[in-house]
Amino acid sequence: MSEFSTRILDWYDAHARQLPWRVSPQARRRGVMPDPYRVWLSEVMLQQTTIPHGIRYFLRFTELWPTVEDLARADREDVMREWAGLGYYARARNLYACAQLVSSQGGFPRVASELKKLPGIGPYTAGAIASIAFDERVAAVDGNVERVMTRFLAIDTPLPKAKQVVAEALEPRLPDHRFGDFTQALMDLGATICTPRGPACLTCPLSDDCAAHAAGREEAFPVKAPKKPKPVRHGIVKLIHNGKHMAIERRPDKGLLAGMNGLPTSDWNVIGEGEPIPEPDSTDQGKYLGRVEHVFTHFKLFLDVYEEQRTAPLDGLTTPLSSLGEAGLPSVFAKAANLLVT
DNA sequence: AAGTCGGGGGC
DNA sequence: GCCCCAGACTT
Repeated sequence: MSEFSTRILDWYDAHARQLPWRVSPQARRRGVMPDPYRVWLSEVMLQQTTIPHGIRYFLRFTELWPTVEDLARADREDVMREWAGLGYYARARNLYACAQLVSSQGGFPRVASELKKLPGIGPYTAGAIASIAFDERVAAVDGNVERVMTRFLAIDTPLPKAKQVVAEALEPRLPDHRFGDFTQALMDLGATICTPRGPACLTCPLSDDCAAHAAGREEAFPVKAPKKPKPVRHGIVKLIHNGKHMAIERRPDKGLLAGMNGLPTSDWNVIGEGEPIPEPDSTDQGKYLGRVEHVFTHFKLFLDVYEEQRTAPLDGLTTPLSSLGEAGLPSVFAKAANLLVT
């Protein structure tokens, strides 16, 4: 057993975070194992998502669908609607597809190499599920682990290439048992001690041998490739309603916000550098309600919102104005719809 | 290797 | 404003 893993596991025994899908290190010693379904669901929900945000969705999903069989039997529309607001909607599509596969195969594969073949399960999530739920001897390298290890070893390879370097550095440092605890311990350490800014090296179990700490350069790691500026786009969206219902539409199965409900919208045109954003006016599009700003992963959007009140019945998909919050609208459209209420 | 794909919270 | 967050998938 390496000194490295012993220190981390000892620290974890005293400082493990308590989370709804977890089994404490004490309970694990008594032979209690976590539910693979809950581990999988939490891992997928937390991909690029903070715990305070994801945890609400986890509790809601497990309340609606306590088992993977329940989720597999659910209506796809219900799953997508419940995912609305969590982002990265391909995760929800893959989640549903994965539930169907797992349910038909009688359960989750128990090894990372097989888990990784399932939709929405990549290298990290496969390692996390395999180690946490089945105690396989595998590492799970997420953003926390990247930060801890690049600091500990002063790895100056820029991300994302450093991910492989970290994985290779971690392998010989794995413990000889408690693989699930080890995975969770590294993540807890990264989340609570070895934080992106202002790491708490004073209370870190690794600080004695940490290369970055020795050099006083903790925040210099991990090294990241420079990021590109986000282009700006502009479009308009219409709130078409009759006082009781509002027109919505199903977005295409590919591309941005795929498969989600949306509002009728124009194309979102790129605004060139230094180019002015078109002025809104209430003449032709309806009554101008205001402008909504929303930042996506790779562009920033300004959306002018217009209200068009109709007396004739609405055709196509609609949703009651009284319960817009339950319409399953992604955040950008929820922001726009809110201009009608407020 | 680079692009695509959401959203919220911290500072 | 910029950064980050239990990343995966496509090209």
